[in-house]
Amino acid sequence: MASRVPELTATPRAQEIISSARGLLEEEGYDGLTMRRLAERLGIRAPSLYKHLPDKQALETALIRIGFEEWMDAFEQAATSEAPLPALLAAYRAFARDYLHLYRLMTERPLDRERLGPGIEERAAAPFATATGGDPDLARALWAFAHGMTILELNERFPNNADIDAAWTRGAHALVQP
Amino acid sequence: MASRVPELTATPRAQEIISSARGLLEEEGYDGLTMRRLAERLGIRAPSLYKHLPDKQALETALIRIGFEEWMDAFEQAATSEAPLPALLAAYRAFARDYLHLYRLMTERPLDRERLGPGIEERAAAPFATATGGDPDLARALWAFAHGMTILELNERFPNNADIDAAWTRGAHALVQP
DNA sequence: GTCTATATCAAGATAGAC
DNA sequence: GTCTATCTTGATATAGAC
Repeated sequence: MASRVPELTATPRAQEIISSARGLLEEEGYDGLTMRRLAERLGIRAPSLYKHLPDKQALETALIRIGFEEWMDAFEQAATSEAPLPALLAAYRAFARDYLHLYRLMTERPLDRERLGPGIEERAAAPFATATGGDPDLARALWAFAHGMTILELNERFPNNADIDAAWTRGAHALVQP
Repeated sequence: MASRVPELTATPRAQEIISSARGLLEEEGYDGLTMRRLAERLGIRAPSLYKHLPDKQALETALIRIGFEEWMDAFEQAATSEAPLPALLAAYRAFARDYLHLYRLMTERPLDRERLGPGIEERAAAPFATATGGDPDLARALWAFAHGMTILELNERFPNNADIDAAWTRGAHALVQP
């Protein structure tokens, strides 16, 4: 039976390639993630990659899937901590800061559910539902706030003198006060 | 003296081209906005475009600048209405819905301040400051919420049965209650 | 597992004629 | 203002040898 989670059953070499691709993505951004540059980084030629991966889309899907696994690990842990909301928002900021281009890849276009499997957006959003005690509207509002803060900061939309920490705190308190 | 706002002094033909580009962008998305397709849409050949525009970047800059002018018109008007907050958020949703790909072009990457002129991010954010009575942290939190809701909805990150209107209302009330 | 050679496509842009 | 012809670059991907 064929696996639905390719990267988990990928050959060691394929895993090396995916891992290298992740580094390339973070260092060069999405436009820098090309098969040629990836091969160069690995010290081989681009066509050799196709012996390990069917195409570039499979590579991107693997990266996105790994991203969501780490996302869910980090956020589920935060959402079930003693102070779920500050922990969740801190984890959210940290994730986007540490995996900047992966975060973009994961959020800036619709998910390919055919390849990623069903229900991934629900699973990604679940930590927010947990942290807000199961209120789905509030969970969505909180997630939107976190995503918006993240992206607007990343895209340098706030003035240089803006107190971004204060905006995070202000929004978080307003959204989750008792 | 050279103008700092090229599209305002552009020749009529250049304005036609920019206008056509805007239609192409909305119909085909950012990847569809190529010089070849733009020329095709205008019934001419691609090289002819370069008699009217220096390069593609100038075209994108013109589109973004026009977008911000309409953005500011719509949001400033809303921010000074009788019920500024619902009006502003409604205008925000309407703008993104009506100019979907232009909204993405305007928000999904850092602004080119060299070309757009200084202070554009402050001017774009100003309506939120007005609507929140001048509290900058709250204004940023509210903008982040609006942007996050917009993008997550656009990218189909909410489940099919999600009540997106309710999430907007919930977040707006939480952020701007007295 | 990697290589060379190559196919295919499409992008932005320029030169110079009309 | 538009054209044809062309340059340059760089992307994904395949075939088949080693």
